[in-house]
Amino acid sequence: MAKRSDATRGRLSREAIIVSAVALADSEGLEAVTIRRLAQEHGVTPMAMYWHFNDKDSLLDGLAEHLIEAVKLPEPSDADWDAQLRDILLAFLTVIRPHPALAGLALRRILAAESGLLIAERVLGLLRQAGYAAGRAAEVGTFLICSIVTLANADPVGGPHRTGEDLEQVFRVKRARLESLPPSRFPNVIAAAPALVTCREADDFFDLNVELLVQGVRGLPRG
Amino acid sequence: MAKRSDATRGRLSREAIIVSAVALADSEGLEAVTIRRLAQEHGVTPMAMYWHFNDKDSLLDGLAEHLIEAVKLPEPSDADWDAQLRDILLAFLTVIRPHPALAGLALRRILAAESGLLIAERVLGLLRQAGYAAGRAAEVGTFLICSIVTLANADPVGGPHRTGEDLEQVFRVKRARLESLPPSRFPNVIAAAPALVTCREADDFFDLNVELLVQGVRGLPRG
DNA sequence: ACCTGAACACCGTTCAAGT
DNA sequence: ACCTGAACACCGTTCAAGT
Repeated sequence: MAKRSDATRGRLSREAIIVSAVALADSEGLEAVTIRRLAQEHGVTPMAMYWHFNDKDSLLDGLAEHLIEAVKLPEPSDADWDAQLRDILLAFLTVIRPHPALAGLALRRILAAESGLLIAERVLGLLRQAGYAAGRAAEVGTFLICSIVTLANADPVGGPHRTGEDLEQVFRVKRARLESLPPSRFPNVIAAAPALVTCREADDFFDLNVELLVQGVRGLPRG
Repeated sequence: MAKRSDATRGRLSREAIIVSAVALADSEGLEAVTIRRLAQEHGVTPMAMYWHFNDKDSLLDGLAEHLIEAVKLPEPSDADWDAQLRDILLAFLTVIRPHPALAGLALRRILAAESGLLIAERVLGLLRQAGYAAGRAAEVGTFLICSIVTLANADPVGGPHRTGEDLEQVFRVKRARLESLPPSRFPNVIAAAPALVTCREADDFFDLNVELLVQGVRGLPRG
C-alpha cells in the first residue's frame, strides 16, 4: 500500500513498525497485524522485520509494552485507598480502551515490562493499605488488572472495526433477534435487549463496572 | 496422526469434529485448532470439514456452544439473590475453567446460543431482584459474564499446555525475576511474587474473585 | 448426502547472501 | 548494521468433480 518513502522516510525502526501495527490493529483487528502486511506497508521485504524483532511474538510483546507505557499513573496521594485504586484502574482503562483489539495482549504481559510492574506495585500497595495480606493482594490485584483488560476488550463487534452506519445496522439486527425471543422464557433478556446490545459503547458501562470492582475489593474479607 | 477408523469409526460428524477440537485446544492451545489439522486427525481431506461447517468461524461458534451447553444451571430457589448469583457464576466457571484456551470464544457468543441466553436470563433476573433497573442489569450482567471468562482464561502460561515439570520451571524463573527487582521501588511486587506467579492455579483465586464480583454487585448503587 | 483434488492467496520463519 | 531472495511448511477457502 505504501512505498518506502511515506510510511517512514529513511529507515525502518522498531518504533515505526509498532506505531503502524497499532494503527492496523485499530482499523482491521489483531488478525490483520501480520509480519508480511507490516513489511508491505513499509515498502520492505517481510524478512526485514526480523532484524528488528526476533519473531512475531516479540512484536506483540512490543505492542503490549507500547500500550502499557502510555498509562499515566496518578501520583500517590492522601486520598482513601479506594479512590486511589479507582483512579489507577481508570488510568489504565483510558489507555487501552481505544485499542480493543490489542487489549488481550496485555493480559499476560503486564509483569514483563517495567511500566507494567509499576502499575502492579501501586495496585498491590493500595491493597495492602486496604488490609489485604500479600498473597490475597496478589490474587485480587491480578484479577483487577485482568478485568480492566476485559472491559476494554468487550468491544461490541469483534474483529474488523466497523464504522457508524454498519454498526447501527448490526445493533438493529441483534436487538431484533433478542426482542423476538419467547417472552415467557426470556422476559429479562427482552427487557434488557437494547442495553445488552449497545452497553459496551457507553462510558457509563465502564465507570459502573470499575466501580463494581472497587466495591468488590471493599466488600471482601481481607484475610 | 489418526487413520479414518479410530478417531470416529464410520462417519465424520459435527459432534466428532467438535470433540476432537476441544481436546486439541486443551492440549496444544487454540492456535492448534485448524481445519487442516482436524481433518488430518479424522483421516479426511480438509475440504470435508466444509460440509459440516460453513467456515472456521462457525466451527468456533460450535465450540463455544458446546461449552456453554455443558453449564448446569442451579435451579431457582428461595435463597438470597446474591447466593444464587454466586452459584450461577461458579457453575459457569466450573465448565470453562478446564478449557482456558476456549474461554475467550465465549466472550462474544453467549447471547448467540440458546443455552447462553438461559444463563443471561437467570443473571439478569437476579440483578432485577437485587433492585437493578433493566439497563444497569444489562451492563453489570454483561460484565459479570465477561469476568468469569477472564478468570477461566487467566491461565498461567498462555498457548501450548505445559505439564508439571515444565510448569514448575517456568514458575521458578518468573518468581526469581520478580524477586530480583530493586526492593526500594517494588517492595509489594516482591512480597507478592510467589502468589503473583502461581495464584492462577489455586482454587482460592477463583473463589475469592467470584466473591469479589458478588460483593461488587452488592455494593453498587442500583439506579 | 458426503467427500476428494487441484488451485489460490495468504501465513511465519530459516538460511544464505548481498551492501 | 540493515536488508533481499528463494524456499519451506503451514493456513483458510473456492470451485468443480466424484460416488
